[in-house]
Amino acid sequence: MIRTHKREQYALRAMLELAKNNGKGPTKISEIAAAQAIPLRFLEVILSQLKASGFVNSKRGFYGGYYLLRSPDQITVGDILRFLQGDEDPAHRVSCMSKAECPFHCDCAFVPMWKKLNSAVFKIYDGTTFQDLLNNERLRR
Amino acid sequence: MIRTHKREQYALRAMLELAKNNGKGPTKISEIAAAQAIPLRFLEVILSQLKASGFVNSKRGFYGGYYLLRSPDQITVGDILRFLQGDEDPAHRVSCMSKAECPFHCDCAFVPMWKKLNSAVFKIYDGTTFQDLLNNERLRR
DNA sequence: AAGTATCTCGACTAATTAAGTCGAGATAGC
DNA sequence: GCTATCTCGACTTAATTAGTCGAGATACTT
Repeated sequence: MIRTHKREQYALRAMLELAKNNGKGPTKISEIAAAQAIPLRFLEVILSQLKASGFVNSKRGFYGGYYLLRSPDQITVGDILRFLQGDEDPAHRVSCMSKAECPFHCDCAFVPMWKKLNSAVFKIYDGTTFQDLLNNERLRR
Repeated sequence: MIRTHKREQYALRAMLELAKNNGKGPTKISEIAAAQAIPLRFLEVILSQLKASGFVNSKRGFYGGYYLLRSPDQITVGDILRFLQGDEDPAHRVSCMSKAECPFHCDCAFVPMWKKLNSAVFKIYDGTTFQDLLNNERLRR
């Protein structure tokens, strides 16, 4: 119902891992993959895509890897998911609100509900920073 | 991101159509399909599945069709989506919260966020009755 | 300068899920 | 008995997502 794709899960987990290592220099893809149980080759694809988001950067070579460009409390889950979605039209994020999909051109009885849903969901995504997630991990111990 | 499947869309639309005709006797699958632009044969499948939900019933023969078993204000979108999901474990409705999918056995930093999300979304689904949707349609004119 | 560990890039394949179709049977009314 | 409808299960196709691969570029080490 509110299913995120593996791709998104992996991206969020990778970001969390980078947040964990923030300030300690680049983290290798292979380390992230191991720590978060993500298929290495797939993660390569995902991370290199994430570079375009402006939240992470990378470095090649022996001491290479990925690192954050902002502190974890300045990056939200919403930032990442929005970026991955890629669609400039926010309406497309919710069912039936893209003209392509709705046979009634988005003019149907369900629209108000989809709108409410969209804003409720993003209120949560945008209100969750990676620092918050790090804090959750800490509490867990 | 919050994509409902066509199947779910169709189910909701079909229910709305039945709500519209509530009290006027059974509505034929073919009428519903035409009114809501749903592939007929697919809708057959969906409606016959919905019978098991207890919210609709059907009648065969010449004056046959589908009809609601409760008034539209007694059926919510949440009722239908929950039923279609079919999973007894509510956790499964949200990413990463099913043990099968989460490599960390649902014990990771994201869990609190997924929980918040789940309850926010269902608050909206459960708070939307088909009567509400009918009222939306009326407003639209 | 050579070597090696890393990221990079684009194309490719595999796996999974969702969407949709079909034919033959059952039932209700005329 | 005829016809319009729902019923049931299996089947097919289409779409999307997940994952892999090989060859190249770069940065550090010695």
